[in-house]
Amino acid sequence: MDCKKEEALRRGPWLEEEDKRLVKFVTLLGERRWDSLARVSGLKRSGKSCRLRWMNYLNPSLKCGPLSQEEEIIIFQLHALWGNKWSKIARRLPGRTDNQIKNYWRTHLRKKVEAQNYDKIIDWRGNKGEELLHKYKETEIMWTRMKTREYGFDETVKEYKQRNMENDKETNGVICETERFGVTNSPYENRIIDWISKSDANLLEDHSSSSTDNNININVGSWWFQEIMDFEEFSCSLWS
DNA sequence: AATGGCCCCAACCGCCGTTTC
DNA sequence: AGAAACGGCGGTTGGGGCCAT
Repeated sequence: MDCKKEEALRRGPWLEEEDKRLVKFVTLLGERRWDSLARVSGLKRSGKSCRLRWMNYLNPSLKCGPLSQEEEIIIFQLHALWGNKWSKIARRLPGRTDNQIKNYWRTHLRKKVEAQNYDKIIDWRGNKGEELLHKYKETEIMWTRMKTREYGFDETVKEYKQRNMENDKETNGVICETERFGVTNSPYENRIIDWISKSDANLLEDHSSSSTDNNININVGSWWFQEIMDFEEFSCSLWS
């Protein structure tokens, strides 16, 4: 009996056809009742497997591309604060998954942490830090809205484009289509990338003169980071 | 060209808290 | 109220790709 059951369920890498089918049924039925969805869809996968595939790969609100230095710093800080609370950290990085952050930590950041202590300092005080905090908050609000049921994804992207056209000609058009879904880079990513490129190019280096190319120094007690912490209550509904 | 080691990340596993019936 | 189903989370694994030898 169990053997039959196991035989019936596929494992391992997902095929393109399976992905398409999963997307179709999630669109139809929503992101819930994964076991039922798996059964109804005819996918020979467990509900858990379907959920994982959607959450970590197919969900159109996920960001593609490598983590930015800014995101890396946030991961550093939050990990110092919360430890291996990957999903909690992921909620602070819209468009990134817990799995993604966990993998990134294990393969990139852990070594850096092992190589040095957290008490080395990037000093974010001054206008640059303030600007960063502002951008962080702004984009987070945006993503909170994107995840809110009352806004359709497409509609919100339009809104985002319009915002950019009005507010910042240079950030307009940073929309990048993915192959499958016609999705954008997240506003968060685009804005941070844009901001970094437009800001003093050496901001990070300036404030971490003691760091090497391979090591980023972090001040866990940065004032702006504390503000982000205070801001948590307000933005905790990011994914809800 | 072959191969061994390493890195990266998608996918799985097992546990536990929450929801549903 | 309690059992079963479901969903979320953190840890682990396996395989593909890259690179040095």
